[in-house]
Amino acid sequence: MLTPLLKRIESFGPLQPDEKDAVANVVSRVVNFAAREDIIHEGDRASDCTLILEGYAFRFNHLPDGRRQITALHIPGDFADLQGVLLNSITDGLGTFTPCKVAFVPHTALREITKQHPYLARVLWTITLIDGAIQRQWITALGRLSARERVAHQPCELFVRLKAAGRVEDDSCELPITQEEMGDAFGASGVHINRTLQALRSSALIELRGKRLTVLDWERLSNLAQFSPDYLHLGQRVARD
Amino acid sequence: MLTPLLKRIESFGPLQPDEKDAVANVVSRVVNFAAREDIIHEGDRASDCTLILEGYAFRFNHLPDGRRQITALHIPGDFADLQGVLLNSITDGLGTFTPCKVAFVPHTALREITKQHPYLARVLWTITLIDGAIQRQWITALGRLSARERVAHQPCELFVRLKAAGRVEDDSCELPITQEEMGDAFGASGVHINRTLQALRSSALIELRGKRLTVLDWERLSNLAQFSPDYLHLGQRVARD
DNA sequence: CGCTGTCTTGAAAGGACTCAACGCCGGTGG
DNA sequence: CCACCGGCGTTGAGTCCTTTCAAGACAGCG
Repeated sequence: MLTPLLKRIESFGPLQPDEKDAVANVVSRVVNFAAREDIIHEGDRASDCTLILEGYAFRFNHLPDGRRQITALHIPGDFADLQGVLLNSITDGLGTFTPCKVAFVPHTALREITKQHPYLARVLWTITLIDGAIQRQWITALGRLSARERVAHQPCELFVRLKAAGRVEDDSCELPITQEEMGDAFGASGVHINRTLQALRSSALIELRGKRLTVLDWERLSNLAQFSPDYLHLGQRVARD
Repeated sequence: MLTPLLKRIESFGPLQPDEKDAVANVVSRVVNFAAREDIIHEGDRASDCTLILEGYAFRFNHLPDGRRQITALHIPGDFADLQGVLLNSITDGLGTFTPCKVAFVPHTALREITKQHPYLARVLWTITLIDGAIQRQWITALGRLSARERVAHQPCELFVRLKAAGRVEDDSCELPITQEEMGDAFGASGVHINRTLQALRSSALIELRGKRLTVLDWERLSNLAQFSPDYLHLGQRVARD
């Protein structure tokens, strides 16, 4: 089960035979997690990286007093915690929204690969750089957008990412997140998320039925959210020279 | 003038002779910027990385409607925009608070170095990972802390970073930022920053005189801010194996 | 069928923003 | 040397946004 790792890495550009071999030979374990389960606890010293194969996951931070902030949403194909490869301590946790199938790739294996194959090191670094760009956009959204704009923004981002992953059909995608969880992600209370979603629905911007989100008016939605997909760096290639 | 680059990289661990040579041979230009000047504009396609040698700088994002969010503060010794080395487009800008002396290191040189020296690639990747950890903490602060807690949090972070850089004396450090700018950084209006700072001062937590910040009661300040320095990964070393 | 978690709604309180005005200070030019 | 100017910090009042608390409706599941 290493095809996913290979696929993810090759999305940044074709590999040479020896690089391909190296990636293919990385031993990884595939593990299943239930919904609402922690994959990594804050403060853990993990020995493996997590590649999401199936399901929705999220990174989070707890404040000492218990408040929680979700700092990233992860969809299939995402490397969720490359930090551990080089950093001694992990300062945030990783949890699941839905049942998830994840591949654990040992840090030692990734370190070895990057030592032997500079190009592969670049790919992983690039993933981290893109993660950073997305995080800065979240900072901007949290700091400068109103709750209504924020609640519009994150679906925009998720929608584009899912589309790139081929997981959008008829302008609709899965959104298996409770309103309380959205609150933790978008920096608002659950109750306020509820009211805000209602406003977006009654403006005919989105539809939310069961766990499915349908974008009814992309133009007005992305406008309201001041969303532009540049920061996602979709289609980014990694240079060899 | 490449000592700073060498110094920064060696802070993660000693270099081998050939690595040292490689870093030493990187040609970099040193350029001076005035206060409140843009070093990199959003959307630029820069050809060099920026290493801050002297002065305070910040990364920022503008929303289409003009609102601005500051996404990171940079102090001497910081690499401010490693993104450009591998990403095609730069989605945020870099500006100065004070007059700044910066070293521009060509992307091509950094790419070459990382191709030849896997360990150096790791160091740069590590810097990016730490940046990411700091950004996630900002996300948490913006999403879950009240304005008062946030206004306490950022000085905590800055203070610890400056201390690590040897720029704190008698519990006080430079803070050459207007209240309006703090607003853009902490996700609040300038007026509210003013009132909040007054509250912190009248609680005898901090003192703010001219452009100098003095921490009067670290215990209570960091407590209020729910601050813990783990996420800064100070003293992080980079493994060779 | 009953339970539990989630969504929904209302009312009241608190936090943060905007607008506008004023004082202070350093810098500039006369 | 003084008057003026502009940027920054400070204040007040009113409004809007968001939260909290609490209760009820709803739906999925055992």
